[in-house]
Amino acid sequence: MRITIKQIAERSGVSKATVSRVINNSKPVSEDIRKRVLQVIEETNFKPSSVARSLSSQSTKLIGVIIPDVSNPVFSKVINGIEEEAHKSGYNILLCNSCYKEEKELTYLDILREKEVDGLILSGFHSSKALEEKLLSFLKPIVIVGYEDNNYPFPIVDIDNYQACYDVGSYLVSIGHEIIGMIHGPLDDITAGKRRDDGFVQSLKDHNKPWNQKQATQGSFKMHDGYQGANRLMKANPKMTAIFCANDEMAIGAMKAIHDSGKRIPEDIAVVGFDDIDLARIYQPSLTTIKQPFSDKGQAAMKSLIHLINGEEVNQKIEFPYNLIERDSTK
Amino acid sequence: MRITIKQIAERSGVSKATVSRVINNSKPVSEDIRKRVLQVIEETNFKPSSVARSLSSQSTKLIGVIIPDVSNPVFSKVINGIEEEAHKSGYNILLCNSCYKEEKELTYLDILREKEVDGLILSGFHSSKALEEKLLSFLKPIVIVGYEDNNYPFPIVDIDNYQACYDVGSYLVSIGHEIIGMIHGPLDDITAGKRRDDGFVQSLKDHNKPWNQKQATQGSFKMHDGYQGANRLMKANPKMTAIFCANDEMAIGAMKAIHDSGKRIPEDIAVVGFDDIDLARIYQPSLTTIKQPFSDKGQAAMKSLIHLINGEEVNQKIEFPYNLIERDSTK
DNA sequence: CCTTGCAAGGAAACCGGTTTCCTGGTATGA
DNA sequence: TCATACCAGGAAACCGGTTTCCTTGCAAGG
Repeated sequence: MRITIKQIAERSGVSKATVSRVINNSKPVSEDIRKRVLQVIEETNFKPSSVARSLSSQSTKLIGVIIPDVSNPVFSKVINGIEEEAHKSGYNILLCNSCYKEEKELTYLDILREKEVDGLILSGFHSSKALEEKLLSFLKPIVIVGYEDNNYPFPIVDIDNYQACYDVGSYLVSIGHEIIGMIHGPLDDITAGKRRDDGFVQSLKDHNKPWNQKQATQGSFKMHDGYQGANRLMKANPKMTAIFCANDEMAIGAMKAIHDSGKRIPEDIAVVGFDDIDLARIYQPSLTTIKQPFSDKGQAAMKSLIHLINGEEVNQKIEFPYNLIERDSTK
Repeated sequence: MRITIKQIAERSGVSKATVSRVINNSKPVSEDIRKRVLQVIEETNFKPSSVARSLSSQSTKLIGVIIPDVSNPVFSKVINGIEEEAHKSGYNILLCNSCYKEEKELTYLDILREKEVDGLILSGFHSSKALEEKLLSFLKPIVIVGYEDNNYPFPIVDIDNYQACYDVGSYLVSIGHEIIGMIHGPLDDITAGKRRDDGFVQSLKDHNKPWNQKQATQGSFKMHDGYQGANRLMKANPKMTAIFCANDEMAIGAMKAIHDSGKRIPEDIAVVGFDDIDLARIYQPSLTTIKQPFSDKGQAAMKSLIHLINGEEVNQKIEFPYNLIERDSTK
């Protein structure tokens, strides 16, 4: 049986109220009583139930975090940042893995509302009417990580995906490429698919490089999509000398396809990825890519969320810097 | 303001008790009243507070999961399995990232006790006196994933690390290696360091292959440790033709070192890893390694935990099969 | 026709804390 | 010396559910 504040009160010969005051320092208590109570707490190894505490204080110190997949480094690193910041401030993380399924996202939103989390961080989700409705009626602060294309009234933490991809275009042109293909992500959902596409295409146009629909193909951010996408692009564009992929996984897949087709990287075809996951550095050839500060993004999101919970104002948009990391896949 | 069961009761013209019965189907309620109540719940979008519910039911449907680092695939895959199984049964995960710090493990144990989680899963932790004490007085069911070397009275889910490493030794001998080095993990803590070492060494001895202290070196499971370890081993054992690393990350580091020293893999030195993380398959050369079913381990741990929570008996040890995956780093 | 049994639903206690409100005792000022 | 202010500490209400226990109304049986 759990030890309760009532038992502590009895053993110390005081009231529940006094014990509560000692624990929380919420009202002065005479020194000898305080000592006596602390002694009993120590002896009994008493820990106040935060369930009971939450009920009366109306705050659970719980943060819901909804992501598609913890084992994807893009998201687990965000979680690292969230956890670090949350722990500092006494918040805990309720982890919700949606497995990229909209249904599970929706279920988790209901669960988190029942659990009365103090706030919510979302990263990577399907932007649907049903989801929007649930978010708008969630009644607790919400922060979004890495998803610019929306009109939600929630603060967003991200890099400038458009500009980053624009820079990739400029970079590839600057090192002499003329015909460049792109494997983009799904344009309708999850982490800035469309803005990456737009920035890159605009860049090529601004540099007066050819852009044709057959230079683009779509994948779902998986290695396999990159493999198949690269094969399609090579077939459709014999003179293509570079491929930009909307994330590193697809870029690795593309490199495999290029290698398998007997071409050299970067001499025949250069490749650029996006995210800078560990693999980008380790793979051979190492991958030129855009480095994002995932953990910092998580940390910033959590900081903003805490401010919101405390009723303070925060910036509606927090933009982090990115870097183009030049590696062997382009030089 | 949150909608409460009291408001639902008033709006439906019944008592709180009746509303509770409708929600939980805990006692028969006449059809017309049930309909009326459900209608009001629907209209108001009412969700019962699980904080209040937990207080009276003495069950939070929360599971604490303590791991060192979510962004390490070895642990995030275990979490995937845990989450999948937990979600099915209506449990949620409180994620605790210990950052490999004992202090944080201990703090989290206190927090989880206050939060009144229904159970606890641990994977990768420091086995200290203080931790043991807290675990033994935790009062809620506990399951451990991937740590054989302990005397805790908690069920353990793992593969047979000893036998797996024994098999690696036999395999390397069978393909003709005579002098084989090993980069092992810390022998005192976290995920089966010692048993991997023991199994491998015993295997070499049983096959009458030389084993000398200079054939072994230690790392902390990081790529960098593998790099340095391989360099030490190559210097100390000029005739060594294979290296076994206690995990894949160190194996990748070792391969880098071998490559940098101008030697070929596997012609000059073969390498075997342990875990089969994604990188093992993707890296070039691809890495021969022991494949562990991380997600299955997490799932099994969660299943056992639920049984324990329900007061049922479970096996004290659940052992999963492993596979030796032969890839380019040895053939 | 009266008693018994049963089922539906309400009142109130309970879970374990926090907080308000009140009391009684002491110090302060007139 | 008496009225006032202040302080520590207790009793009780409260947070929002669940559950026990009791009441009431109706049907069945003797």
